[in-house]
Amino acid sequence: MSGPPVKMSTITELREVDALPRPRPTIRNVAERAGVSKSLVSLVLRGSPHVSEHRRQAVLQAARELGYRPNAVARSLVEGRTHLVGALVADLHNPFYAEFLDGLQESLHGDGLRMLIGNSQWDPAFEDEAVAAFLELRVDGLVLLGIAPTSETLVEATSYTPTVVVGERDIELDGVDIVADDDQLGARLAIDHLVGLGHKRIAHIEGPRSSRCEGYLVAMRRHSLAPYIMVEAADSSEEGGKEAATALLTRDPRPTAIFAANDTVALGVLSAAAELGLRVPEDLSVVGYDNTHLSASHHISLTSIDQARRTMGRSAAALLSDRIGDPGKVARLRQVEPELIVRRSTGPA
Amino acid sequence: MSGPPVKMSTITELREVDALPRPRPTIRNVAERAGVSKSLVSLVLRGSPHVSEHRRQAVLQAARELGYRPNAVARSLVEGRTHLVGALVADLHNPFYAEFLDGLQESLHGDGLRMLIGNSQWDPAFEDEAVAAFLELRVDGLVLLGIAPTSETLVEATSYTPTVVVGERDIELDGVDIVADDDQLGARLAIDHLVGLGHKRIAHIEGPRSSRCEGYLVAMRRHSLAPYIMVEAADSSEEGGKEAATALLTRDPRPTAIFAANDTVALGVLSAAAELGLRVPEDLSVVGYDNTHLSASHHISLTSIDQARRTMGRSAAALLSDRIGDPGKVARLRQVEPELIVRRSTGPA
DNA sequence: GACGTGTGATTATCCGGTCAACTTCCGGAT
DNA sequence: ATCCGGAAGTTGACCGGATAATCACACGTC
Repeated sequence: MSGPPVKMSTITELREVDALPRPRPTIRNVAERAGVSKSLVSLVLRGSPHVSEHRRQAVLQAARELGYRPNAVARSLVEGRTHLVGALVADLHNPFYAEFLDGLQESLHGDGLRMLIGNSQWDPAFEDEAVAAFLELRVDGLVLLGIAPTSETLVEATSYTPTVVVGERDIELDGVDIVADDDQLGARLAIDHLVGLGHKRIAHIEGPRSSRCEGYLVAMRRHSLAPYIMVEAADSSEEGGKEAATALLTRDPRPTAIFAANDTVALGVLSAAAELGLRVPEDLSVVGYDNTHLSASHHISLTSIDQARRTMGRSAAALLSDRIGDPGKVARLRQVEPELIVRRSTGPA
Repeated sequence: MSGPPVKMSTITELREVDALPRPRPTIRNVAERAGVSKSLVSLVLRGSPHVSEHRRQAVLQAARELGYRPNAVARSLVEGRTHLVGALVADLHNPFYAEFLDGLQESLHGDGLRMLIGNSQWDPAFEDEAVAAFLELRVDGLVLLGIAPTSETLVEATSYTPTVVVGERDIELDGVDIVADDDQLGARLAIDHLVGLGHKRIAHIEGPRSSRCEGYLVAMRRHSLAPYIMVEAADSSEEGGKEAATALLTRDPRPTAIFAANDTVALGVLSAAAELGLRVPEDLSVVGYDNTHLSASHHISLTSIDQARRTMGRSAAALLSDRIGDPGKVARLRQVEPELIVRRSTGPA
């Protein structure tokens, strides 16, 4: 019944149950118990001022005694708003998203909005399905993380529901706000740091985000280091990073520093360096990007660029609340400043 | 308006918007356009067999043309079911939860249920609030991850809504199922592995989960290694692990293997070993628990116990669907078998 | 004593669906 | 000719709340 068969395991019955779950009390039950009309209950619960203290207390007490909880489904139906925001994430394992969501939730909460998380597992079919679910739930807003609204379903979604896209910057849709890390600035921070340490032969391993590479090129030129520019492309894996780094480090003269497109690739650089007998940071400085959990570990201690993920979450919340309040606003792009985190993988040239 | 002020960043206006979001079409609009009653639209959409092909096509076409999407809010209200399951997570950063959720979602999906994720950030106030939100949304089921239902709100929740608790095993509530890793078995796998490599002086660093320590004790005795039992307690941090390991490794004779309560603690053990000039695995074998992302990295490569997180997620889904179908079932405890992942931190004694 | 006036409470609708009950129509058995 | 049964559609009640419109009533006011 539920997915593929699970490896068998122990099942123990804990104890008998007698009472079936009771049905939830409704506003009507509260009204009866308090001896008033259901409208009055509604008024009390919504804090209307035109209710006598006497009745107010009676209603509140009845509600308390019954364990009444308002039915958000019914309320949403009549209000035409759910106060729900759907956040669609490509991959929950990525710590970037986890922290972003923390920031998002924190701020949404302040605006009386609730966050639902959907998880697409990088599968476009799941994306569409999750968004369809959000739309049917009539969420008030949508946040897309690592997902570009290209499919028909997604485009439709953005046209009916206020939407903020995070990470993907090449979106051209009416009324869709964008929050992104300022990749170029991040690359510049990395290069400035290395140049400050006296490095000149600074190579770059290019990943999927081309703006990081651009940032590298711009920064190198600004420091008049154009002759030392070295770029090698790699796919975003440790293996890819290792290959690219090996290629770079066997050149003559070899670079004294490598700025990798992201931390995973940087790990590959570290492996390559170890294999070639190069010490980090004495013989080679390495800078990553994303400041993942891994880079923070004592055993790796990788200098990296941190993407102010919480801040991005808060920005997304602000943009979204704003747009929910007034749809039909001009679409905005907010670039958030990243930060350099210096660790033990970088040192003087 | 949204949370604390955000560090400033670039805002760019992308382009003008003309069309305001239109209101969503309702079933009535579809009915009008197709020239039928709204009931018939409902019947078509729900796949009733008693509809002529002619009308069915007319309805489907009208729905398509209008971009109609059924309103789940309205449907839930009348059905008295939302087909929603709320998963409350203490911490999204923990990869355990992320992978568990993958398994959970996968299986729930097969049962026509949708997963909502709430995030309590380890704060009991947030827990209550998130659960309250789930209850008001009238979710059909609840999954609590790393959260024991002790507060009043949570107990109330379990009495109205089918609930599965994950990780915490000491729950005594009617009708609440439990899914947990079989810690004792996991400990046994670790010890068996080490004994198989010829180790005798196997120490344990105890963490918050006492059953892992029990498993260690039982396994050691089973191998008639009771005289070699050494246990040191530590809090669940790299620092704590380092201290405990240092204490163990400066004993004489020192242990040749350490089984740590979890991977974070095991990292501390590695640090301590490095500081004491002990090579891993030549001089010391180390086993962790949880098989976190870190332990898998080439740079660390820690032998660890993997908690079959996806499987646990699937189990939770199965238990929950089951209980949704028939509340008032006997409460069940499902212990899932963990697995040993051998890496480079263990070797012959 | 007739007439506003304002306060506290109720009544009646509505939200967008589902579904039971009812109507209509048609072919076939009696 | 009458009745029955089933298929195809429609009507209308209902889910649990919010809210506009209405109402009952006590309190001044002239």
